Amino acid sequence: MTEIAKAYEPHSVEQRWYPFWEGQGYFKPQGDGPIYSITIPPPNVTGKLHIGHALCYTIHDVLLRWKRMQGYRVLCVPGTDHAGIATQNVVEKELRKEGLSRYDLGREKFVERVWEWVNEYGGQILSQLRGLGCSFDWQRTRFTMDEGYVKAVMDCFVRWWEAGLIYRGKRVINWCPRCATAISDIEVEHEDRPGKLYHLRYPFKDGSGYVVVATMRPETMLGDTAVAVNPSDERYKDKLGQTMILPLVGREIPLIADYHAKAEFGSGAVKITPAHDLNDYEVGLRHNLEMVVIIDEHGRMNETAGPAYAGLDRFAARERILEDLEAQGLVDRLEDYTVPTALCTRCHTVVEPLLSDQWFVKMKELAGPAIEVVKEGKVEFVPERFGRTYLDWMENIRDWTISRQLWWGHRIPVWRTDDGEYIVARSEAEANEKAKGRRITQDEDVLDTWFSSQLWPQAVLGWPEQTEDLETYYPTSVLITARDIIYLWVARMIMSGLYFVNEIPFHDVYIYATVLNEEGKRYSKSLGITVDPLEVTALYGTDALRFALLIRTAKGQDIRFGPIREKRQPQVEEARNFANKIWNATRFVLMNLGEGAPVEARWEPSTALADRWILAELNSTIEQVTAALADYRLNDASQTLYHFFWDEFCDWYIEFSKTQFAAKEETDEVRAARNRIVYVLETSLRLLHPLMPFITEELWQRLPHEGDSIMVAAWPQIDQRREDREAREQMETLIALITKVRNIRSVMNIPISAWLKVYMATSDERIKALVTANADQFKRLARIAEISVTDALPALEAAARDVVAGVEMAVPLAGLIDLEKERERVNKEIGRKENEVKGMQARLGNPSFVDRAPSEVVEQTRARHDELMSEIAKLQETLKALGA
RNA sequence: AGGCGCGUAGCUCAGGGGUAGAGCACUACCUUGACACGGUAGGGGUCUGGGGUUCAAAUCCCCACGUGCCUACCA
Repeated sequence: MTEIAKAYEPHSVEQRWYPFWEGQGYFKPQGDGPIYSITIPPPNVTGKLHIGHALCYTIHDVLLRWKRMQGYRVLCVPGTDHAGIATQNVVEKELRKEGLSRYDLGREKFVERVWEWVNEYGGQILSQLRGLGCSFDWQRTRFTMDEGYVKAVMDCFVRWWEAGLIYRGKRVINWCPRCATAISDIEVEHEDRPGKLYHLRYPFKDGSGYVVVATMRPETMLGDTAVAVNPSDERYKDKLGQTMILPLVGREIPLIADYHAKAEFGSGAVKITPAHDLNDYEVGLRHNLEMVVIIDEHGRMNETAGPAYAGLDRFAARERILEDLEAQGLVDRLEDYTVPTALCTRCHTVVEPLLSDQWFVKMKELAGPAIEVVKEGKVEFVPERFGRTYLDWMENIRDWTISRQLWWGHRIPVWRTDDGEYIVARSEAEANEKAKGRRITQDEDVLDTWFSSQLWPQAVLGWPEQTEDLETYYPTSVLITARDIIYLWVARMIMSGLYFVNEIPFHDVYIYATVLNEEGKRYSKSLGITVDPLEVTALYGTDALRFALLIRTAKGQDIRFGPIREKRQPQVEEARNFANKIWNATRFVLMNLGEGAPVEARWEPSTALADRWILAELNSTIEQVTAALADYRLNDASQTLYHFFWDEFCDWYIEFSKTQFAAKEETDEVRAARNRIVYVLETSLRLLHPLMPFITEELWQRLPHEGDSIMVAAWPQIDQRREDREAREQMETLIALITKVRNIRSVMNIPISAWLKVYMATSDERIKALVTANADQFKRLARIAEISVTDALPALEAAARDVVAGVEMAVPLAGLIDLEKERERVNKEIGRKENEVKGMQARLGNPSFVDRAPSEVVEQTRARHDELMSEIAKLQETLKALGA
């Protein structure tokens, strides 16, 4: 017999099995079963594993391992995203340490520098995923800027251009002055900040007074080209069309009527700055107003703002302008105000709405079919409610700004000829050809990073080539992702998949739980204090982290997950303890396999109660776990296995059959018992493997088994013939009886060394037979020397008495009994039962309950009531005998 | 402002029309030949509040309060 460590030590085990699996080629599609395929959400190349990733990719691995065991031909393609702004920012930060900016290097050198960085650190997160046990096909690893992928992106752009879906337009877009690029609506976050509402006076040209307008951003007044009031606003009826003189600037601006102005707000008049506000821009379009740009791409006032302000930062300009207006008596009043502020998600700089030239994709046409497939259920969201979230957004979709003023990313494949024509081509050579000798220059901008990732499922399988992989594995089975990128990513993949491959990219979209900190808030990089999954696994092992996360992923509900404190993380500790339990149960079995004929993992038919019971329980565990996994209820699967393994298998089955399978002499009986326990254990390990791959492989290899690895062993099957209601009921009774004896011992402080006698009385022959047949186990587990089962209890002095499952029990306690304590115990028992009876009597006494409730329920209630009443009567006799 | 969640034992959370479950923490006993990362027994909850539907509500519906997320927008 080999020596087995007393406690599970995860680290050496984990290091041993991962290379073995990979070396065996198990991560690649095997066999010719039905297809199960996933393309992972590509983490950013800037990414380091955080706890949310750990959950996301663990879920991937659970499903992959499970399907593989079920005989599917499983493929999972991993990869990374070049992550435009995020990566550029990281490299710029590196440069800053050297006292350089990207402009010092120039575009070409800078991009080279980013590539160096990507080559060095880009794969980091993927190798961290190996540590989590992820069984992905690493040889198919892709990057959103690798050679083939670039082709896909170019192809997409060109085809959309040719279809008229891409256009260039002037728009007020969200501009981050720090990143110096346009950002999309969904890359903007909103925050309420304390600020002021400034009421300013705009004088009429004819000297007939002034109009008061309110603004949160007075510096934009330099770009005003009108003041608007609501058409129905009586106050201004006769002033409409009049001209005002814009203070400080002197420009003449009209008073116009537009629904954008709300009569209830302030004075009802609103200043219009078409070039620096989205709504004002639309008002400007409607009224054909001049669009005056006064702020540049770095957030500074430009030349147009006038010599007094040009070059000033927008916030400094605000102060100066206020002073100047104040000096002219044009500040009506200030008001404290909560200012909704738009911030750049990446760097938290205040976003500046800016009028600029950008590339757009028309979304309406693309959205139509993508709405349909979700409505028809061809693409299914789990949990369902996220489907509604998706539809809400899709039905109100706006055009997508795809150009970014960055250097890192897919350069927009548009060239401009000197005479101003746009040439769109898949490569520079093709563009030159199309230019027919004219000089061309490529657009400076790159594409939004989501423009490339929208193609992910098809592109990683080879699209736009019609590859075998694309043919075989597309559409994929499921997309597992976070809810904050349903719009950014999920929706766009559905649209592009339908457009280019004419087929949905995935059947299911499983939105997994968001991992929150202890206060129930999102972990965010800017706030710091995250849990490092690697620190957790270093402390408790990978399987423990996986299990701790999985048992908490209920129906997309958020998970609260605290940091490690004083080298402890209680949630993972619970899972580690479970791993240790699995380890020790197996260790115990292995220590008792004997020396004779080899033991096998084989169920030997048995009529013994515990055997019938554990087989039935195992069977229903298989059923429940399989159903839970199929339904993405990973917490149910985890909980069911936890309960089965610990409470049923360890606490009762092993305890029950201990003496038998651990016997010294090797009879056929003993060997059969060993086969049975190994069978249950080995099956349990297979059920646990998708959740806890390492420990299960290690133990499985040590147990009698067939095959090379648990990873490719078959998923357990249910067998209806193993259902055994009678065994379950009887076991329940037996457990109740044993527990009652233990309870009496415990409450009466009976030392463990005292082997008692117990009398039981019942008229139920089946219970008599049950106790007799299991007398050995009963005695051992309740520490009883002798059991007597009769029709009626004999007269006993100084005994503790109780009644459970209709069985009267008496435990003689001569010399041990404390009458006071026993009275207390019995009284409490009576109280408990009376409490239950009270509710039942109320119901049974209510005619409408008896009439209207289902007869089963009424009968059940009546039966339970009668049983309780007779039990109470018996306990009251006991009490009397105790001299109460 | 709208949408979507959540509010159950001291803590973290399952459950979900027939008067409540787990883990941790707590109390008592136990180093009994797998495991103290363990065993046995126990204490602890009017399931946020108020209405309604029902024979029956923690569970379904409405309202309120608290809390979180998403979206939109606000001179």
